[in-house]
Amino acid sequence: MPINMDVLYLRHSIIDKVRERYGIEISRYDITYPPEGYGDLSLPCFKIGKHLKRSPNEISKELSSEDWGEAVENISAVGPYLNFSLRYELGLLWALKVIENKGTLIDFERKNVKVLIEHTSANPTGPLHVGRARNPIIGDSISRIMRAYGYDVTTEYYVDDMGFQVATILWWCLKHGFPKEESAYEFVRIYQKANAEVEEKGLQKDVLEILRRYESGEFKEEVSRIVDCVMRDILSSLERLNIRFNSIVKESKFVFDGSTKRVLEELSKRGILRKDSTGALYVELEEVCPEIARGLQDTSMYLTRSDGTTLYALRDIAYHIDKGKRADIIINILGEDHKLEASFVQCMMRILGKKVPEVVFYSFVSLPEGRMSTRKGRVIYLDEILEEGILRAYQEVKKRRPEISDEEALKIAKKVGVGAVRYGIVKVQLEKPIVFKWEEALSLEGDSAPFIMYSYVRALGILNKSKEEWLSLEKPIIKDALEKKLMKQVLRFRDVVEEAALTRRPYLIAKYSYETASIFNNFYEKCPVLSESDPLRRLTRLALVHVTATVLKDAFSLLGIEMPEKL
RNA sequence: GCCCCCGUGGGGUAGCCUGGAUAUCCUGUGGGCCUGCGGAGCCCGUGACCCGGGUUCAAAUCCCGGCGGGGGCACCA
Repeated sequence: MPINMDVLYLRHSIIDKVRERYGIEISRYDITYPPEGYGDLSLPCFKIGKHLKRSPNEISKELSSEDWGEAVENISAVGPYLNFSLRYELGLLWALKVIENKGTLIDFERKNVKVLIEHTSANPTGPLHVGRARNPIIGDSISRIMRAYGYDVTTEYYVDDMGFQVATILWWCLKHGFPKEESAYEFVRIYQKANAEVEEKGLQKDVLEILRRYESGEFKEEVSRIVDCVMRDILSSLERLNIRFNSIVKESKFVFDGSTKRVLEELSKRGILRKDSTGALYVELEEVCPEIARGLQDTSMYLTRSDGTTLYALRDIAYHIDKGKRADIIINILGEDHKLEASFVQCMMRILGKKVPEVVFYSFVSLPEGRMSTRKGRVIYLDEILEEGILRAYQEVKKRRPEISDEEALKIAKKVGVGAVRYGIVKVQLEKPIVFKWEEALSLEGDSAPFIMYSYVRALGILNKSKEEWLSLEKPIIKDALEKKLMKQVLRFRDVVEEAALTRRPYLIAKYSYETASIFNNFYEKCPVLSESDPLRRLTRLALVHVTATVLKDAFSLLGIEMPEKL
C-alpha cells in the first residue's frame, strides 16, 4: 500500500510536527481549510505563539522551513498563517493505487473499538411516518460512516413491546377480536380508534390492567402477534431505504429476565429509591441528578407504577446496563422530545458506575400544517413518500430516456427516489427542524441526490467511452485550475470522513458529495477529456474522472444511497 | 412560569462547539451558454449574520440581557 498523500495525512503530519518541534499538542480543529488560493490546509499559528509567548508570524516562518516530505509541494508563511499545498500529481497516483487495490478510497485502519448504535426504535403501533424517518436515516448513515472509519459497529432496534401504546391495541383486540388482515396499517387504525375511546371514556385503568397481567406472564402470544406483525412492516419499509439492523431487542426481555428487578434492588441498596404513598417507586432528581432537575415542576422520576408494573425509564436503565457489556461506545439516536429521559438514563449510568451512552438528538420533521401525529391521523407515511419519489423519478427517466425498458427504468427510479429522500433528510443539520415539502424532498436539481447521481453518470459516460487505460498513468500533468480544484477535493475525502465519524455528523458527507459533484460538473464543461490532444493530459483527466467517480460512489455508500450506472 | 435547542439574502441552508485571511451553497429573480464526453448541466449579476450591551489585537462564532420559533416539564415513550 502506498503511503498516504492526501489532506488527512497532511493534517496528521502537521499535528505530529508541532508536537515534535514545540512539544505542543494541537487538535485537528486547529488546522483549517484556507480560503481559495491559499492551498489545501492552513495552520493559524496564534495558539502556538501564545503558548510560546512568541509572535505567530515568527512561528509560521520557522515552521515553513521544516522538512515536510514529498507529499507537500509548497509551503508558505503568510503572516501568522502557514499554508500547505499538496503535490497533486503524487496525490492522483496515490488515489489511483488505493482504488486499484481496494476498489475504494475509503481506507482506514481498524480501531478495534466496539460501537453499539441504537436507532429508530419507534413504537410498534403502526408504520413509520416521515417524522420518524429522520431517525433511521441519521442512525444508518452514522453507522456506515463509523464502520468505514474502522469501528466495529453494531446497529440495534429497541422494540417497545411493553408500553401503554401497544397495550392499548391489545385491549381493543381482546375486546373486539384481531383484525382479519393483520398489518401495520391495520393496527395503526385500531390504535387510533382504541386510543380515542380510551381517552374519551377514561378507560386507562382497563389498559393498565392488561399491562399488569402482561407483565405477570399473560398475553405473551397476543402481544407478539401484534408487535411482530407491525415490526415486520416497519423493517420492510426500512429495507427499502437500505436500512437493516444487526439485532432487534425487545423491552419485555428486561422485565421477564429479572433485569429491571435487579436495577430496583441496586438502587434501593444505594438508598436512592423511594416509594410514594400509593406504592409507586421513584428517584428524587433534586438529590440524585440536580443538574437535570432544574426547570422541572415535579422532580420525582417514576420507575414503576403503583400497581408494580415497570415504566419506560426503568426498562431503559436495564437495557443500558446490558448494552454496556456489549460495547465500548454506546450511541443512541433520539428525537429531541427524549432529552429529559435520555439525560436521566445518562445520569443513572454514571451513578451506577456503568458506561454512559452518547446521545445524538434531532429535531422533528413536521408538515406545513403542523406536527405529525399518529393519534390524530395527521401523517405522511414513509412508504408514501418513497412511492411518490419513485413514481416521479420513473416518469422523469421514461421522459428523458424512452429507449430504456420499463423494468430497468423502475430499477433506476428506485435508486433515485430512495436516494432523494435519504439525501433530503440527511443534508440538514440535526438540530434544525424540517418542514416537509414534497417539491423540496423530491427535487431533481440543485443540492439533491439526483444532481449528484447525474454527475456520477456523466463521469461513467466518459470512462466507458474511453479506450485508454488510466491505470497506466505514470506522469500526470495537472495544470488547469479546474483540474487542481477537482484533485484538491478528492484529496479531502478521507479527511471529511474522519471528521464526520468523530463528530457523528453525517451531513458533512452529504455536503461533500454535493461540492464534489458541483466541481466535477464545472470541470466537465471546461476540460474536455476524450478530445484532449495531449496524450498525457488526456490520460491525467481520465484518471481524474475515475477517482472522482469513485469518491462520489464512496460518499453515497456512506449515506446508504446506491448510485445508478445510468439515468 | 421554569429548563434545553434554534434565529444567517424573498424562502431554505453551511460556517458557531474549536474566535482569525473575501460569510458557503441551494432556491427565487435578471442576463448569458447547446453542430460538444448525456443540458437532471455551466457561467455572470442580485441579495443575509434577530436586537442591545460586554470580553478580545480580532466576534456570525464566546459571555450577559431582550425579542421570535421549536422541544420538554414525570405513574406516556
